[in-house]
Order: sequence, then structure tokens, then C-alpha cells
Amino acid sequence: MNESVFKAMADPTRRKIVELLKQGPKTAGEIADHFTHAQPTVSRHLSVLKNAGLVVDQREGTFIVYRLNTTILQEWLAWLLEHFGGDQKHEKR
Amino acid sequence: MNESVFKAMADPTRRKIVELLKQGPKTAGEIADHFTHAQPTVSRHLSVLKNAGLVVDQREGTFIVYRLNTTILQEWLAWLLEHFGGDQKHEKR
DNA sequence: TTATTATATAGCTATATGGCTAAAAACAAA
DNA sequence: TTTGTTTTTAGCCATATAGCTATATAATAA
Repeated sequence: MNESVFKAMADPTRRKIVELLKQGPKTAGEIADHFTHAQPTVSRHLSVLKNAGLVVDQREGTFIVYRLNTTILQEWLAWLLEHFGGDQKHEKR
Repeated sequence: MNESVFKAMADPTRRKIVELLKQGPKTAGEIADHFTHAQPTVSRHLSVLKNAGLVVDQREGTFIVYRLNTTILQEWLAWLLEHFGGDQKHEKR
């Protein structure tokens, strides 16, 4: 599993962006409106998410629409469950 | 969900420690032996995990035994699934 | 072309992180 | 008490991170 996904998901602002995008694609501006941070700050968070592969962007005229890469997110969750989920029957102590 | 759990799990060394402890409790030294890092470095990682509530420690004579706090780990996974798992039927775009 | 809007990038600062070595603390044994 | 063992803590350094403002870029409209 790509380390950058963990780093991306470790920040609360970015997790909130991911949650927003779960409800459908949004422009960078729409996303920024949900936060009190300056617009460039949100833009940087978006680029971190993009680098991790968690979102993709697509220009639509003046706007840039961001959408969730559901596959990466679900693969991350699957990896987590595989590695940390379930029981620990083989306890030694 | 406690932010410190995300930060703790964002580091690969700490994730490996958690995986080790899934197989049963281990002393600080046993844990350190699994890494090439200096022992105090591993000790600091353990204290990060402890602060996040992901592990508990217990002195046994000269040794300190660490064990996984399964509850916190499972609650974290449940939180992740609740917030990011499942479908996104309510797409808008 | 000029102006406007949307967004990203550059450059800065402050703080956090993760590594190290050296020293302290806690306990056991002699 | 002294010594040895295990582990943590302190202090340092280099790098990463997250915020900001100012500026650049891209597209559209006038």
C-alpha cells in the first residue's frame, strides 16, 4: 500500500475533503468554501490528495472539478482490514 | 475519532509494530530487534502509539511488555469504514 | 486587448516529525 | 552498595508539514 495514501489521510482537512467528495464531484472553489482556510491552503491539500491518487481533477472551462478515486480509497480500506482487522487468535502471551 | 490515532498509524514503523503486537505482547527490546533503527528511536515510536491509546505497557521486572489495545484499533477501523467505506450512491454529478 | 474569475504555484514562517547519541531511571543480582 | 540490564528521556539536527500572502496561469467575456 502506498505510503502517501496514509500521509494524505492523516490530515483532518483532507479527510473532510474526501468525505465531501464522497457525495459527488466538486470544484476546487466549492471545496474551499467548506473551510475557513485560505484558498491556496485548500489547493495544496487537494494536490496532496491528488499525488496520493485519492482524487483526480479535470478542467471544465474556468473551473477544475475534483472527484474521488473510489478505487484507491477502497483499496486502502481493504489493506487496513487485511492487516489490522479481524481477531488475534494466535496470541502468544 | 482521535486525531492522534491517525497520526500514529501514518508511520510505517509504527504500523509494523502494531502488526507485531497483533501476534501477541512483546517487550520493548523484542520489538526493537525487528528494526534497524536505534533502540531509543523505537522507544519513541512506542510512546507515540501509547499516547494514541493503541498500545498499553506493563512493567515486568526489568522488562516492559507492550500489548495491543485491540479496542482502539478496531474502533479506528470501524470509524474509517463508517466514514469512507461503502458506496457513494448519492452522487450529484 | 483588457479585465475578470478560478485556481495553482512560489516563497516564506512556524511547528512537527523522526532520526541519532548520551544520559538518566528502574529494577535485579551480587 | 555496586554492577549490569532494560528502557526511557533529554537534547540535538535535518527534513517535512501546514499555514499564510503575493504572484502566476488559464480560461472566458467584454
